[in-house]
Parts: sequence; structure tokens; C-alpha cells
Amino acid sequence: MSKCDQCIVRQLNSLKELSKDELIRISECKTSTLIKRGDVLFDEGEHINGVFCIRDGVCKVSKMSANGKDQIIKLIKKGDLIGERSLISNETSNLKAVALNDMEVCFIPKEEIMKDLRQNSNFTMSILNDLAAALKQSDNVVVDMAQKTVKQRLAETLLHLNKNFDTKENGALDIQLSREDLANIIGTATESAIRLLSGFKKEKLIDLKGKEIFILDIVKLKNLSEGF
Amino acid sequence: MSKCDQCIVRQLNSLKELSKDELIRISECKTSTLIKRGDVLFDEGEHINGVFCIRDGVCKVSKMSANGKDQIIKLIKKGDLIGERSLISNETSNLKAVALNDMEVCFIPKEEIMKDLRQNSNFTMSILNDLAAALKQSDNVVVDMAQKTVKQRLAETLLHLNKNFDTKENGALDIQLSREDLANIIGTATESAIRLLSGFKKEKLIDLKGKEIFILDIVKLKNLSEGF
DNA sequence: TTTAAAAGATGATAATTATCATCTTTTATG
DNA sequence: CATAAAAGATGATAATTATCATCTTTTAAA
Repeated sequence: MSKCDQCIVRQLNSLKELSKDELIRISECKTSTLIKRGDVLFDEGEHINGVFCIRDGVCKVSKMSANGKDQIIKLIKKGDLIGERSLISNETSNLKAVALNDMEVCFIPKEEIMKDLRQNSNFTMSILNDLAAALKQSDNVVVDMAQKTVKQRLAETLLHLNKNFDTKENGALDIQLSREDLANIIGTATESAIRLLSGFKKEKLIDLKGKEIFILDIVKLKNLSEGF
Repeated sequence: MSKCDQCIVRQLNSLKELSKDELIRISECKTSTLIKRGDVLFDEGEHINGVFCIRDGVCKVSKMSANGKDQIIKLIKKGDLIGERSLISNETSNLKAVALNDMEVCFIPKEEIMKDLRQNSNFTMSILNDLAAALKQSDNVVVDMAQKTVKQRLAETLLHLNKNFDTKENGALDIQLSREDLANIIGTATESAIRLLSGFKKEKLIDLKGKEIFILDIVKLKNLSEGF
């Protein structure tokens, strides 16, 4: 079993606040798993009973709406923790997580994390900070969903992907999203997302090759997302 | 100056986790203010430098969108704390708070709250819980904004008001919102909100007398909000 | 490699929602 | 109390977005 205290990924999240001893304890109880594209990491209503630390890969985190559509709330990637919210509230998950490509994730059981939360106040403060940042982010998304048009939201989403994900050697965004996934991030019908993407391509804001997306004009996308 | 340890309102929020001694310390440094309807409690970009504890009254908490409309994120009432998020992130406020009626609020300076956050882990866990609950709530709103129609969101908002606010002796919701406020909660144009309200009245789901709103048919509103 | 299924694309059309204009009612202020 | 300003209401119209149908392309599995 790999050692948490030697894992680079740890430096990217709140686990960096743990002491060497605490990390060794975590190492001994954690489990590592390979998750295949399309596999469900956890589902709505499930008891997660711990937190996941993403070593590699990307997953979409969504919530089913009353009308049967899956709204994607966020994308989680290498270095992210997920499951803290449900753990803290001591509730089943309100969200579902599905791998967008093959992933490697570590699972740390609830009791071990709770122990650190009780004993290491730097760790607690870091988690508190994460939740505060997530809440701010979520409130911002509420405003965008409520006030921006679908076109603005698509532009914004593309910029967000460009900022938060690497690009491949050929310049394409290194994240594999179906048109339906994109529509479920934006909160629109798949056909509308496809049409707008085609429009953006025609206006040379982006280029499309299959699922590959190339961001061509950040400035115009930014203007668009702000309503100009 | 009134004493926090004798304040009923405290029982409604995380301050209930503080010891008698801690509360006495808070009492001595807090300030109490009367806020008039329409007054700004704090604005976007402001350093709040503490948290507010609402003793009485209601305020709307909003964020300005790029298109110049104020999206109302939440309504805060007696017993609620506000300002913890900015305090924890050590950032200026991302939100604006405006009194909807005359209010009585206490202000606790940042350093005092931080002291308790560092020393009283029950208090910290309670705040952590609040943020976790707020995050879940906010994610739910994202889904609704993205997936529900304006009509569904209006029905949902009315039910939310009915659940979270008292009714006056005459049966009207005890909260004073303009049509514009309602539109800014729902995320729609004021005219659209007005039109839909008139429609709901015509269908006897609600009654309207000036700013007073009477909820008449909870079941139908619930069905409507879920798309039936 | 073949082939069925899934994903992507596009047109036609309907439904929803925003905007602008105008009028009425309510509210706040001297 | 008078009166200007703000809020509320409603119609007409335009813009946005969803839905349904159909076709093509890509993907995955036998």
C-alpha cells in the first residue's frame, strides 16, 4: 500500500495539514481503488462513510432534478477531496459522482478523518476554509444560473474548463465531456448546447474535433460571458 | 448592554455552543444596533470584520450580477448568524445585506469569534455544520435554477416562505417583499413574477392583498413546483 | 470486422421568458 | 393633505430556449 506521507497529491488539499504520524495512521487504514470511466464513485442517498482523495482522473459530481435531468454541480480532479460535506453533516450523500475517465482514488474511512478533525485544529480550519470557498463558489453559480443566458453560461463554462484543466499536446482541453455532460453543466437541453457550440465554432471562438475542444479566443469568450 | 448569556436568540445558532464565560466575554465586546428598513447591513466588497447575530427582523442577502440585477441568495431572520463565511475565508464580503424591515442586530468583532473558533471545538464543529448545511442548500438552489421553469421556482419560493416565516393574525405571510424582491429571489424579470403571481391568484393557489401574500393551496403549489 | 446503439447534428416548431410601453395604484415626503 | 416618485399591473412583441423529428457519425460489443 502506498504511503500518504509520500503522496504528492496530499499537498493539494487539506490533508497537507496532517502531521507525519497522522498521515501514517491514515495510510494504514485507507484503501486505494481504480475506477473505470463511467463507473459510479458514489450515488445520491448513499452512506459514503468517509472521504475520497483523488489521486488521478476526473469525475463529474451531479444531482438529479425533479424533471429527471442530472445537473452537474462540479468537476473533481487530481488532488481534490470529496465527501467531507456529507461526513460533517453526518448525512447520506446529496450528490452522485461518476468517473469521466479512468481514475485512481483513495478512500479514508469516516472515523479516521473525524479523529483528525477533533484533534488537529489546523486540519479543521483548512476543511472549514474549503467549505467556505465552496459555498462562495456555489452562490456565484446560483447568480449565474439565475441571471445569465444559456450562451453566456456556455462561454463561462468553457473559460472555467480552460482555467482549471490542462491542455493536451495538440492544444485541446484535457477533459472528456459529452455534449450532454456540457449541457448538464450549463443547465440546458443537449440540442441547445450543441447548437451554441456550433455557433461558437463558426465565430472562431473555439474549435471542435469530435469531443476535443480547443479554446481559440479567450477575450471574446470573456466578453460574451459578461453579456457584451 | 444586554447579556448574551440571557439572550434567547443565541439558542438558535452556533453561539449556543459557547460556555457561560465565553458568552460573558462576547457580551462585553459586542455592539447592538437598530437597523431601519432599507438600510444596508453590509455591502459587497466590504470588510465585515466580525459576524452579525440577528435579534429581530429580516434581511435579504444578495449578489449583484454582471447584468446589473441583484440576485437574492437568501433571507436571514431572527436567530441567524451572518458573516461567518467571509470571516473564515478572511475575505471581504461577497454578498450584500439589506434590511426588509426594522431590525435589531448584534455585531461581534472578528477577533473574539476567532478566539472561540480556535479554543472551543464544539463551537467550531457547529460552524462547520452550518457551512455544510448552507453548501447543500446552495447546491440544491443551483439545480433548481438550472432545471426548473420560472413558474416552478415561484411555487417553490412561496412554499419556502410559508415554511420558514410566520403568518400574521390574518393569515398572510409575515414577510414584506416587493414584487421586485420576489423576482430577484426567483431569478426572473419583475413583470414575469407579477404575471405569474396574478395567475396563481386566479387559480386560487394564493391570495394577494397589496404586499400581503396568503398561501391557499400548499398541495397544488408543491405539485406545480415539481412539474405536475 | 460487422453491426447495433449511442452520441452528435440540424431543421421545424412550440413554449417560455424578457423587454418595452403604458396605465393605475400605492407610498413617502414636504 | 397634496403630489411626486415608486411600485404594481397588463398588453404587445421580440428573443430565448425546449421539444420533437430526422439524419449522420462515432463508439462499443459481439
